[in-house]
Amino acid sequence: MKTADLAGLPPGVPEHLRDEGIEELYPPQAEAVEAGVTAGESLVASVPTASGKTLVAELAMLSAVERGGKALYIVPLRALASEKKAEFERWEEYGIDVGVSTGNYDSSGEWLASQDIIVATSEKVDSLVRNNAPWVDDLSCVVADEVHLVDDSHRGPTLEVTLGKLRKINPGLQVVALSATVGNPEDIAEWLDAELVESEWRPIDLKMGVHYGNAITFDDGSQREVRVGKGDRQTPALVADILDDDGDGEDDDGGGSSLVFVNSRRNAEASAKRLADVTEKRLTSEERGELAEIAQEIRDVSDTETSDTLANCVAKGAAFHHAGLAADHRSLVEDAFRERLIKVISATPTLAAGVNTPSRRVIVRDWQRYDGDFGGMKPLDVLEVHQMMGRAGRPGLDPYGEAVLLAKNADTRDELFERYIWADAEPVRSKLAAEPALRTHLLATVASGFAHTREGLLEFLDQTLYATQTDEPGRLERVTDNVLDYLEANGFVERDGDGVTATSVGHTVSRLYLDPMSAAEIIDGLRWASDHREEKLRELEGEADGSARENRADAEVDADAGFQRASEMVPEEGTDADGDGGGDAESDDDVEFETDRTYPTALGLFHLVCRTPDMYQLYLKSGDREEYTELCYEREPELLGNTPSEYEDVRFEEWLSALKTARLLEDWADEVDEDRITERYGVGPGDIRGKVETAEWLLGAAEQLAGEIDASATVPVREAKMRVQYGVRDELIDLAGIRGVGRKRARRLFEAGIQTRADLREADKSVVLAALRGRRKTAENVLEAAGRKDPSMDDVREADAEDLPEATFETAKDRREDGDGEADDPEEQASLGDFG
DNA sequence: GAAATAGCGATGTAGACAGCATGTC
DNA sequence: CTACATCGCTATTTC
Repeated sequence: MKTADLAGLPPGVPEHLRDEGIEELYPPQAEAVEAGVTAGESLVASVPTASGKTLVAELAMLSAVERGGKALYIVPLRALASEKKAEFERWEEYGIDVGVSTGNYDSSGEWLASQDIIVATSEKVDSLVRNNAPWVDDLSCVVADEVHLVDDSHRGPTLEVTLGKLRKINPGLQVVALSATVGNPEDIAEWLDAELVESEWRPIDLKMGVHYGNAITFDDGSQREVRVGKGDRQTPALVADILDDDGDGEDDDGGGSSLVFVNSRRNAEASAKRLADVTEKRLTSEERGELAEIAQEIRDVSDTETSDTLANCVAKGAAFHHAGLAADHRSLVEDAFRERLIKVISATPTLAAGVNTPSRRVIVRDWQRYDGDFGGMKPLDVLEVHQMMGRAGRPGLDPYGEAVLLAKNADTRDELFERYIWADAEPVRSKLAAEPALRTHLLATVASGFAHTREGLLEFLDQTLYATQTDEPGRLERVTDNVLDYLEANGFVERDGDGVTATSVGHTVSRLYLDPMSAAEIIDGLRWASDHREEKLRELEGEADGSARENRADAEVDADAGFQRASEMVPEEGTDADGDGGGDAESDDDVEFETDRTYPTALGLFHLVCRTPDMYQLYLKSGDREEYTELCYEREPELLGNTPSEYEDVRFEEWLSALKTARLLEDWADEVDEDRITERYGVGPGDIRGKVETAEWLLGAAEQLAGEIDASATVPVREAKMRVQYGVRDELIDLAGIRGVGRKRARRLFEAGIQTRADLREADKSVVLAALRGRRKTAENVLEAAGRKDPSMDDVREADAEDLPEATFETAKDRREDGDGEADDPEEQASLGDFG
């Protein structure tokens, strides 16, 4: 089918496609059009990755808009939301407006209402539906990307329920579900009342094979010799082989890139280091230069060991990729790989699920992964391996893609062929009938008025994929009753016979997008705090008066390690004597200010949110158990709730891992350097940001819950939230709230005697300039953001900075210690709020 | 005698959505 | 109930 023949699209679109070189639809796309995607028909497309699914979605959305409708594109990851948005923006010249809505990147509701295509994550859509976003009623077309993820036990039910709700709100809704090739696409089609297009077709051929001994055996029977020297590893040999292969006749690209999938972060890093030796030898001097620049950018993202290791690899043309990387690291690596500067990436599954990074050769090195519940190494799902292999073959660059599994012996080779190459992907199974999923979704369904009775809930659930699949009819009803009991017992719903209504707290919980169990934990903790306030305060005061004890037991350890605690950098007495009331750091011995210690403390609140099911906790390594048991007793008065007995193994263990996670947050909010934190907790920079982001969200929710049940805790909660948000001690909260001022600059300003925004408006400009390391543009921006009338630095002499020895000292030290993504340019410091 | 290497036990294990208010594309 | 690669260490061999 010719694109020129497509009917129902906005004028100019077929011509645009032709100009992009798309004159003929791919067979699956043509099938989709025949099935009526451009005429508003619902469709399930179960096709391989990179076979043009996105165009099917675009045709559906553009034709829907042309008919006067509005389209929603649901993605599983935030990173994909921005990728898709960028892709769809090429239609703007034909009058199509594109908007995005995700947790961290949002546009106002009114603005979205005016957009034609909206890209959002499934959770965000769920939340918008819960909160009755007005434009939801106007939708006429919904695309669900990667719909096979309904199989995911954690996030699948959200997609499933959300699609159900959207269809219920708008009975005529066109649903276009894009799926990888799965075992049972007909189930999905039946559930969505949609036509099914099923295809194995791909635009670039994919050869799948297994490497064993000195050759790869492919699924088409062909073989390719790849010799592995004695004592050498298979992976470097395969990477070198394809890098040296320029026999594709297409152009002089000097051979192809590889993606290597491994099963742990550590393996990804170790493998990348080894592969760097392979790639380094094959770089041109031009490439070396460009890679060196990228390596520097990587170092500028974060001053941590992970960052440094990555930069070293990248300089040599290799990289690793996993969730411990900061978002900026990831995109730098992905971009450089697409630009063919980085020749190989060793990655965990992040890359298979994330943004598009095609490669000439994909090597699935590890096909088993440790699984604690399983109790050992578990083979990956066929679907997952297929997703990885599907990354092989760069359109327009490679004659075909190659996906290679590794085997150490002939038996394994045969097993891999059976298990992954000849095998079809598993069927998708709904995970809806599990208590954690239903807890959230039943409450939301009641709260947003989708159902008012138990019967109504069951009726709604009857429309889900789960219902079309189950062969155990009573199960959903049983779990529903358990969940309703739970919700009632915790005061989120009230029941009157068959009727179910959400309480005021229940509405809040649903709106805040909290797992009800998290909300219950937070509410219990806050209530406990207000019941035990006096007693605990006395305990805390007692300790504070008793001795000049160190605030934290490990301070000595830190000192041994040559680490200077943030608190030690704070001048003992404020630089100006008047005391701004902004709250000083808790100094240990005799205090000259009123001892109005806040309660609950930040650590107590961090611990509270860390023990909710919405927080992914750090887990205890060997030796941690002792360390954190001790810490637990020491900080016990701060924890909100009774510490479980040490003999309650599981509960106690969870309590400790929550404490460990809380401590990470406390370190962050005590201005401990990023590299210090990564080292101490064995995490990557991306993990810190992830934890901080989640904590920020949960504390925000806690703040609102506190307002609802017991306002006495709202202030401490808000303060704790702002401390994680900015990564600062309490005295810096005001300064760090200024745009362009993060934890580092706030601390420097504070040390220069500028403690508040008001100070900043009055302060001597040369002092500000010196505190900001002589960066005039930055200083101007900061002053302007602080609301100063005359931010210009033109009249300030550079030499003034030299008059301030303290600040000069700071500059040198900061150069060494900066770990916060500060680049040496005027726009250097991102506000700590905008991760990701 | 220093350095390479083999052997051994301890160790640790993928991923990532969401509120709200604001600022930004 | 289940694994396995890596790391840091020591014992042993090698030049």
